[in-house]
Amino acid sequence: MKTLLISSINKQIQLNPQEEADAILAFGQTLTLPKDQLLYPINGVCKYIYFIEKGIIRHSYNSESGENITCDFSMEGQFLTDYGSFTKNELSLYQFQAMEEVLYLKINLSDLSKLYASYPKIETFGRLIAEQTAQRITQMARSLISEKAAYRYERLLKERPDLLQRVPQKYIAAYLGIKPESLSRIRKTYSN
Amino acid sequence: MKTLLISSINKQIQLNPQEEADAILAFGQTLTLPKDQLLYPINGVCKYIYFIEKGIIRHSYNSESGENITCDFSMEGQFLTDYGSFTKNELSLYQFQAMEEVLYLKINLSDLSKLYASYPKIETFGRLIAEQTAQRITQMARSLISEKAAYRYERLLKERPDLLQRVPQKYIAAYLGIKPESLSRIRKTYSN
DNA sequence: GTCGTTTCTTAACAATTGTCAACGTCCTAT
DNA sequence: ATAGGACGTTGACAATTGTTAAGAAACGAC
Repeated sequence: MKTLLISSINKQIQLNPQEEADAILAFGQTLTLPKDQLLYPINGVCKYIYFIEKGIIRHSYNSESGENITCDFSMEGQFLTDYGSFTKNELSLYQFQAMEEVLYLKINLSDLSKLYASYPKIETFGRLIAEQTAQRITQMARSLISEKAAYRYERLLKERPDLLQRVPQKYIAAYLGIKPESLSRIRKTYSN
Repeated sequence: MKTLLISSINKQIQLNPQEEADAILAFGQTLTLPKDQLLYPINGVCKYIYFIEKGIIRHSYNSESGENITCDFSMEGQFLTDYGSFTKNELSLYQFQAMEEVLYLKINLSDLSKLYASYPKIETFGRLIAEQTAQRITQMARSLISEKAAYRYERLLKERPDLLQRVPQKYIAAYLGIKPESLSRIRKTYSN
């Protein structure tokens, strides 16, 4: 019942009923991704922009040394795509894995382009989402570049306490830029 | 002579002469920022999107411990803003400093909004810029989260060798997430 | 040019994080 | 219920980076 999508969009722009209806139709119907499954296969193209209605998605990539590194989490109310792969139809370097069963909507490039062309307001919305994404990741990079792991963990505890309940700690560790053993050490220190 | 701006825009969308003229007028005339000066004062609002025609701009912010941390560099042909401050008219947490004399153009939110409203193509362009920014910073965060400083330096040498010639090493070090002394060590190892 | 300042390098030592190995716990399939 | 596997914790040691201090080199103002 795409109320979350509609309200997310309406927070940023004023939809009128006609545009609203189109947006909903273009996103299609709600899909389900079982726990641990990927949104699309490894070495596939990210053909959609996704909107998460429920659940948590883990973003990861394979480092040159072969490790799978968790670099972000997205949850209900957020949009999600690999812009590089989506816009240029190239192979995606990222994987998106459900940490819990995920309910989501998706829209492909051709449908989205039509929406953008028909409804300038929706393109404005697309721009705002990209701008906010850029802003969010800038803050993340800022944290990684100058803060210690212990401080990043402390801040995660305050700002997204739910994440620690819903995601295995090994993924949290990678997200913080450290190994699971280091996170254990930090947690130990922090509890004394 | 805004040829760089025009060609940058035309790489992504097809401008027609009318739109082109408007884009140029809205960006106003070329301005100069002397070496070491800031684009806007500390604790000011980032009221413009900037386009760099020539020179290098250093992005930095003040960490909680009071250090000024270099987090990015922008150079000729690139757009530049603090999206958070620009779109919401809030105080900017970032500073933009000229590493060399910089020639640039700028456009404020009200003029840009009018452009977006009048020319959907230009809003498309704005969206593309934001998407590419998001992509670029995502890669930067990826590097910071899982690569060692020595490897990041090695890669910078290959991918942006000019940067090392044009920017003091202490800023390069911060950009790599390490202290100047550590960069010296890495350079020493690397030269043997 | 010289002087004074800033930047870069080097070295010793400290703090942080990584690596490896062992162990306990939890979860799940059977 | 039990066995196997994944996950989290701990400890010893290694590698990396930070901190401090000192000196060398580069740069600007005069």
